Amino acid sequence: MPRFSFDIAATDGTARTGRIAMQRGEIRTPAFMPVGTAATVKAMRPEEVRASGADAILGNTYHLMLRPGAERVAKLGGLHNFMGWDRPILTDSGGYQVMSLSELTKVAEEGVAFASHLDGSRHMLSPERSIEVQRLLDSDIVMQFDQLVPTTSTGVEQREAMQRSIRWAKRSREEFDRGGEHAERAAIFGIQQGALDEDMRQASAGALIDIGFDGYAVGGLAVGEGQEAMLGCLDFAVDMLPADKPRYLMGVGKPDDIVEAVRRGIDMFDCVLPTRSGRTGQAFTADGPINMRNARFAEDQEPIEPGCPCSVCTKFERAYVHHLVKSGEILGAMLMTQHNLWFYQRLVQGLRDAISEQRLNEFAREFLGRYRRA
RNA sequence: GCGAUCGUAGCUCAGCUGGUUAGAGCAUCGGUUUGUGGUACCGAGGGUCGGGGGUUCAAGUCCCCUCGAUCGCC
Repeated sequence: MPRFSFDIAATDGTARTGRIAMQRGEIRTPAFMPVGTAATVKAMRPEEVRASGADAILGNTYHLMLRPGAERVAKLGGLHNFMGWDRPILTDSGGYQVMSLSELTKVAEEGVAFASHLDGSRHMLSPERSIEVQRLLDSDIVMQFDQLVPTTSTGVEQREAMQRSIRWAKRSREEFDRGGEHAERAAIFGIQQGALDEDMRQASAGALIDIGFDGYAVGGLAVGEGQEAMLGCLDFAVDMLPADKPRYLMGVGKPDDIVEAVRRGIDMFDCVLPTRSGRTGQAFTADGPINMRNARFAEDQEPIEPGCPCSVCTKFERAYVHHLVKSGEILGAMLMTQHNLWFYQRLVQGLRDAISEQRLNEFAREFLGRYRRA
């Protein structure tokens, strides 16, 4: 088995479909990776995640290093063994969480000192430590440690964070290469930063390519800038990344974001929306998202999404799911999450098929027309 | 039957010695959530202050009657 390979089977415009082959399995692209932050795709058993069509999931350096601890996971045989998922796992480096979750962060060239959101305990995350944690987890796709800044930051702050992310990318790559056996079976991705600025995106991409990575992520988007701005950025940012490597848009997104990003050449996605929304009452359907808490579903005997082949829609009615969600029942979160994961996987399968058959534009027009009509 | 305490939003209650348009939490109705804190946040509707009478410039608040609840005592 190869350590890591990416084969493009077909293209349609700037969109591509293909597969990433790794020792723990292959990832069909465009791919959607459900988020399993704390060694669990919340409310789902691993076999249910797999049954939805997911080829890989995302795990999280920040959360797992705080609890249960990376060394403990390593002692227990690695993250795959620990959580019962034997296919590829991509691990986020913690750069995003340090910005979004922890308090009292102090960013220096060495790394980031922060206080845990769980108990306030003090920790340090550097490129070296982030990669080490990901190695202890036995991650398949390791992400470089990067620095994000809020959308409200100034151009100077954005540039400094982008340049620091480049230096951290180099250190991440070097630490990864020191990983011995792990480096021989895992892959590492760099992360392009630069906010919405074309020159900064170019500088970031160029530097990452010089360092050399197995895949390249577009980072720092979907953080409040709005869809129009994000797509405008992708219009120039994606093409700066090597065409023969996977391109991963981090943290995105809504179904229509994914369709638009695939059209612009993105191959991989992760997002909390299908799982988090599942827990908070929002269900995705071809006719747009619906809030299952709404009173209009109280006696609705249709499935969540008419025509959906998932095991939730073939068995349960909206009225029942509405009741479960409103009652805060655990099963409500489970059923909603399962449906949403199926919806996302059916979407990327539809995109893969459409690209293979050179009809992506029709697919996109049809999907978006129906999805956004709501 | 007598005495005490209490009746304010669907529920639990706050409204100091009378003083703008009677509030809160929960519930209800709706919205937001993009490299996850089973969350959090935003907005809306909802009241003859148990009922009646009186005092006063002004009553949820004071007085009288009445209805109801809870507790205690014959």
